[in-house]
Amino acid sequence: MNTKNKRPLSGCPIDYALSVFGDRWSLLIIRDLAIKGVKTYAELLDGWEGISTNILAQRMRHLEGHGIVERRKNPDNWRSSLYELTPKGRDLAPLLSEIILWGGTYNEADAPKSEAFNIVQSDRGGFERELRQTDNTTD
Amino acid sequence: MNTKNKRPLSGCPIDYALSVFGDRWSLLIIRDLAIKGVKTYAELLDGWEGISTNILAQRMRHLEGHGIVERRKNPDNWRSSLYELTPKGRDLAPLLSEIILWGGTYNEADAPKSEAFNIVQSDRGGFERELRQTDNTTD
DNA sequence: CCTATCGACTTGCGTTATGCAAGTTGATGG
DNA sequence: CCATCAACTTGCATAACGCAAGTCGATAGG
Repeated sequence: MNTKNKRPLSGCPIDYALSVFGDRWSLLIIRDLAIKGVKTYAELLDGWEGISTNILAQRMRHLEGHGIVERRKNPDNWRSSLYELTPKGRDLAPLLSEIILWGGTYNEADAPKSEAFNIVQSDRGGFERELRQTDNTTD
Repeated sequence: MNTKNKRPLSGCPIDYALSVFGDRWSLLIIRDLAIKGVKTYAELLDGWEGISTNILAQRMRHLEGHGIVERRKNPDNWRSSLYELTPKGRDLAPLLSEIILWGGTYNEADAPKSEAFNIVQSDRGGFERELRQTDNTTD
């Protein structure tokens, strides 16, 4: 994940992209923020996959440093921060679609296709448009 | 990267996809195979990014185990193996396009946009069609 | 006041992954 | 019969990750 950027990047866009989110967790965090719109640290913590808190903290710092997420104070709760995707982060929507389509096609573990797969397959444009909106807290 | 699949997968297609190629190297290997069509171990080794041989070996085993790449003997050289993408691997073409577009848009390190970015941007369909062909050794 | 609590972390420590260098294997060319 | 080449494996050091527990500061309850 190149937090310390040990290896110089090659200049290839893929190499750059992987230096930003090429690890086991970043895209899952981005997925959660894309779908939910805005989340607190605690909400991100208890996603299905169960990221541990130290990893989440450093991943959020990394993503914030790369301009993928933004942190701000929660006006309703003094002690809570809110995280949300920046435009740069929201521009990952088509990438998320493709991953969902590919993963949904080839993952045999869950016989019944995931909801995400069905949504993206039936209305990819709508899915991406929704993800691009800042206030898609349909929850 | 979940080689040992320590954590059970969530069923989310993204989680599955990341269990297959969610690390710093897999997509770079897949990129090289997609663009070059077929490569030997040695050719993969001296890509621009400089993967180390032990990592390459275990990544190829992992990708082969997940049905992304196939290994076969080189008919021209008894001691060399040839690696190429399976259909499942070639189906990652649209994902590669999206990564290239995103990475090319936001990577400020290389001011002159990478060739890959220009190609995908001007003719994404052609790019993906080419990647999907088995014998695209235009080299 | 005094203590418990909640949200967002940090710290410690053990395990896994990655990076670097060197060694292995086995057919062939010289 | 020795060096070479392609595709690895092995050893060892560092970085990343996973789990459990601790910190900190404002507030709500007693």
